[in-house]
Amino acid sequence: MLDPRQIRAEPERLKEIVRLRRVDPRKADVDRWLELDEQRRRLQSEIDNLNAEKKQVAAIGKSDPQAAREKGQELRERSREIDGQFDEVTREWNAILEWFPNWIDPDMPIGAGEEDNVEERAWIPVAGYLPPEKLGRANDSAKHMPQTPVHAEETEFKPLHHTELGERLGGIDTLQAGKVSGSRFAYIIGDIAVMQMAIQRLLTDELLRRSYQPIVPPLLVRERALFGTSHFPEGRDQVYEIKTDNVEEPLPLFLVGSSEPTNFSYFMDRTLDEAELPVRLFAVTPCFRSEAGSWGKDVKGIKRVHQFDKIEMNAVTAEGQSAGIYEEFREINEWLLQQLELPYRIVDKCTADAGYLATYRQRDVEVWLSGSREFMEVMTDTNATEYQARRLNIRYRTAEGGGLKHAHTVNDTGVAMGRLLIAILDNYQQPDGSVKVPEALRGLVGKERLAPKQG
RNA sequence: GGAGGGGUGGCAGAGCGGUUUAAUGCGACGGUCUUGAAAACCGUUGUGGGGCAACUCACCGGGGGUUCGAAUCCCUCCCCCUCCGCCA
Repeated sequence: MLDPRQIRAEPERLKEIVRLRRVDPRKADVDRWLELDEQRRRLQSEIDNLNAEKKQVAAIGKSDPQAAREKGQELRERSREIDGQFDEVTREWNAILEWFPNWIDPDMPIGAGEEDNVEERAWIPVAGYLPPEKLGRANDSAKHMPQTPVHAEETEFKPLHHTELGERLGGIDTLQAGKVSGSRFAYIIGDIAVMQMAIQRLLTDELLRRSYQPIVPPLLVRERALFGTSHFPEGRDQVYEIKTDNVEEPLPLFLVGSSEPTNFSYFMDRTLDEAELPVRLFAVTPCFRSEAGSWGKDVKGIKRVHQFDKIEMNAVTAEGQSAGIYEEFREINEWLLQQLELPYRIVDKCTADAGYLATYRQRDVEVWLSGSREFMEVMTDTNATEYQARRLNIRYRTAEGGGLKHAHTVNDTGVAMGRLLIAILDNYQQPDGSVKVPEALRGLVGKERLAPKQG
């Protein structure tokens, strides 16, 4: 949500952003909004005047009720009419306001689609960071990434797709899951499940070491939580809505697609002290996504599933702190992938591809699948500045002067489990179909290598 | 699933149809006093909208209604608490 005063001050800049961010201009109609805004303010002052009159009449009524009655009834009629107009105007005013995207970072790359995303950096095990001249836009760095599984003992073999590796190792079963739950579900069993637990442990230990607060949030939430983070109204079809017949209250509940909405909603309608900011949190939760619109895409394996486990990192910050946290999250992302010795790149998302409305700046971290020779998104780091905090009404009292300000929110994927498992299977696969266990996980997994099941 | 009680300013807590929208206490902030502090005393102390401003309007869990007039009466929803039942 934007500050209406700032929209009035800079309508042309907002129009430009609506265009750049590819928001539907019929929904985010700045001119129409300005028109309604003017009407609304006019009606508001009419209401104010009527109320002032009503007060006077009521005061007369104290001593002479009969005299007040007639005038009062007339005023009531008129204010009903104007209230009605005001409500109607406000409804449309709000509906448009909800579709305005956040202001953007002046340094956000301008572009028409993902081909215009800018590569910030790329890293390869042992070799380290690619020199800047090998980075570019779109997939420019791909040709400089390893072309065979990086951790394989030999290079002369045909790498397998993660689905096949997972099946051979007896650790990923999408067939049986299909019977039980339908397409895009999976059972993860045995050693691969242990590997997931080990990844979780690796990262949670690091986050605890950094004094991040763990939180176990509700996963079924009301509409306001999803609206607050701007997953609604845009992404309404991306979440599952629970049928209301068998829930206690008649309000609809939604399964979260990420713990971000529910974590930030922990602070909804609260006023924090500047001294306690930034608050850094992480949650380990399942995530549920309908994947409407991508049915038929990535149907193999566990790359795109309806349910997956994720560690989410969130921060509620003061005004000047969000940019720093945005970098801190990136550092943690890099730390994890370097621990696991997985090649990756970081992409600065351009205006047309920068996620939901709340985005002020956004980057993706993409693992390089050296077996499949493609990048795969595993983390998304987003600075939403005060956009979400306005919707959720999260404020803080400033240290000096005691004024109130909206907090900033920053969110990042700590790790998307399924996809990280894919990355490990792909990059650590061996010619015989076995998969080495990344060094950093060996202690917890208790094995150096996962072997295919016989037969 | 059943029965009952309750939601008022940062907190506690009065008000239950008309002493401008909220008593009183605590806390917080400023001041007096003091070498300093405490105590005492004096003053200030909610949020949001509109306006350059003086100012003005709204808000007593949310929404709707009755009334000249609602924190106060009615309806409805939400939330919290207590007891019974069921349950990992």
